Amino acid sequence: MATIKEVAELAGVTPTTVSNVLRDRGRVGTATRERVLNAVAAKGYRPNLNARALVERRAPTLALMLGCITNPFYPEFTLQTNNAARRHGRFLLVCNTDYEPDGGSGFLAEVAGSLSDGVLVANTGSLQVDELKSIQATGTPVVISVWEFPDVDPGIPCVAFDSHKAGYIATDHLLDLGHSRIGALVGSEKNGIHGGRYKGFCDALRARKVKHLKTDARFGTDSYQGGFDAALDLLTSTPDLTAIFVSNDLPALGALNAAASLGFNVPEDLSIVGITNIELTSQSRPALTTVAIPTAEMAEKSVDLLIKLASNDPDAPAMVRTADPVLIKRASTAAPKSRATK
Amino acid sequence: MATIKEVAELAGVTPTTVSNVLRDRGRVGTATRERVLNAVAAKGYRPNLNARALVERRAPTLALMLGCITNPFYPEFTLQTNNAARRHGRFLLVCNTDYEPDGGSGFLAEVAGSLSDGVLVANTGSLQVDELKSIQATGTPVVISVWEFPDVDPGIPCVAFDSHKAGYIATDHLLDLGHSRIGALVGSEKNGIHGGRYKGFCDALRARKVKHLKTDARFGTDSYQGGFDAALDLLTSTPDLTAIFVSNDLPALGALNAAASLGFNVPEDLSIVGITNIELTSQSRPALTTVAIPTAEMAEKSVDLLIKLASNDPDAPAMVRTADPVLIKRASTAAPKSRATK
DNA sequence: CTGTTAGCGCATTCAA
DNA sequence: TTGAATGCGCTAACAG
Repeated sequence: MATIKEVAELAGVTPTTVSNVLRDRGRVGTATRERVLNAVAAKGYRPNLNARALVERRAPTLALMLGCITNPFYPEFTLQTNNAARRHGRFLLVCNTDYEPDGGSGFLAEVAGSLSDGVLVANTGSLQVDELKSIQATGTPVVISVWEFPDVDPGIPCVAFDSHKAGYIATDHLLDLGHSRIGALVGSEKNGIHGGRYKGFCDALRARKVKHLKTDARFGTDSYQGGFDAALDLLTSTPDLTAIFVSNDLPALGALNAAASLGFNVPEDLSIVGITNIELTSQSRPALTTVAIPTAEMAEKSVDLLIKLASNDPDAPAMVRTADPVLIKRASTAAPKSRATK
Repeated sequence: MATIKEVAELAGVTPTTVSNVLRDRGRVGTATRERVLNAVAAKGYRPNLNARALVERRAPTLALMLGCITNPFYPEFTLQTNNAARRHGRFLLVCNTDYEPDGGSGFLAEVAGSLSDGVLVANTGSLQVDELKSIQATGTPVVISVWEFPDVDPGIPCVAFDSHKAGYIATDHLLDLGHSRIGALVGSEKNGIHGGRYKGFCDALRARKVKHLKTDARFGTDSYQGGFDAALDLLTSTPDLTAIFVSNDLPALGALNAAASLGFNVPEDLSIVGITNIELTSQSRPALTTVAIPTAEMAEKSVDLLIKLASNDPDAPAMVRTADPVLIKRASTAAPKSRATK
């Protein structure tokens, strides 16, 4: 690689001038500028981003922490984050924490120190907030990109969507269709990451005075297989359900296939609704009704917030709220048969 | 952030000693070592990776170029690549080229110069080989991670799998089941990226003296929707096909749903086989029979090769070949009905 | 075993 | 409008 010095020599100027030309700082005569540009082209010169980062005390990359890029939500989120980062001239360092022996703490510490100008956290699962705070304390800004609880301040700058409302909307949709015996598949502990979504479900039922039996809920893992297994279990033990609320799309897709494998016709025999609106929901058979979360908005706002923090903008908010979730009506929900034939 | 100098002062040693302790270079007394470690902990010190990269003339990151992380193959490949990179102590910079105004060339140039120690290219679609060569010429090693043609040297170090054999195996499977009227959905031009797979298809048919009509093939785009649309078209105009060979899983999944929407029962009325074995193939209904490509192996070997090149290992090969593709028999293929009822 | 010196490639003073 | 000096934080080479 050519260095700035070589280019400067070829152009008959000093490195300072080359640097000024390359960064459009003005203060350079047209003729000189021309000469420099030619020299740059001739040498195929590219500035060394590490050296620049070192002297500017800011890195050109942002780090995105996520559990595993393999979970379909993440690629979509990563793409949006990447694009937002690119708009700010940054690169994105993608950090899978799931396969790190220490759950990602070391990862975080290494990356946060110098490689990246800030850290976006998409998974609050494995990474503890305390850990994030200690990173923050070293001077590297941290933003929680996907925070489910707009009413709870995690103590770290975050972008929050209303998970309670998402659960509520999904459930309201089922109630509107006339369902009254609705099961719930939750991709976490009751008070875990999907706790807000589940609470929205419960509150929607309560608002219509529909009873929710403990036995109609399953708490498990947020995965396709998790949803599949839980649905198998739920539908086997409670076959008279006419609808299932699932706290996330991926397990909802699992539930969809589990239902089919048990001989249920979706949506005739059983309605299923998810949350998130990942791409796959429009590729399933039937396409999955879901409640869309503002993924792109979260990604953008996260990056914006992180950039603000990185530049010590004093009015960087502690929490940014997104637009409300919205129902995406597709083909996996319909009125219950019992009612239609009544 | 604390600097090495501060730590050194606190420990009463020089930066060199701190550096040596942190990198386990030996040459340090136990007592000193202890003092340094304490000072490091006390200050919460983390080495500045940029500074280190600058002086060591090697970056801690590897760049992975791909079209769009949203294509389900990429997350899986990215994960494997990431894990391999981590084993070498590197971080992974993920570069989506699809949304770059220049198709990724600038991206590549910036990243390759200094931010990363080498570039892995998973998409040979948009990026031209010439461009890769010019990057390589600047001294940054480049590896094509997913090369389809083991018999063709792209002129860049690469990891190749036998795409022809993949197509051949998929087709042989259909022939073995007794199909003789087989359609083809190809996710590229005839001589494009999936050309090897298609040639494998043709050669398998020819080997059994089964005729392949031009009208039974469609060349299009490598996407879910592409497969869906092409299958719709193909099945509408040629409903007497009993099987379809699809050059990639994603369009195969589209074809699966297109077939269902036309009232075909898969596999009773129609068999469908794909190539790659992405995770989704086991989550479709029916699960998709496919020919597995050694994704993890390619990722690992790519990283290994890149690392070799980065360290100027003289016996880094120009091409690494992977194990052969292997048939994954699932539920989307069966003997043709006509034959069963004959 | 530990310290000293030098410099990686660049941007930022300040001087001319 | 341009140049010279300085140092970002770290490691390498050598000296002691």
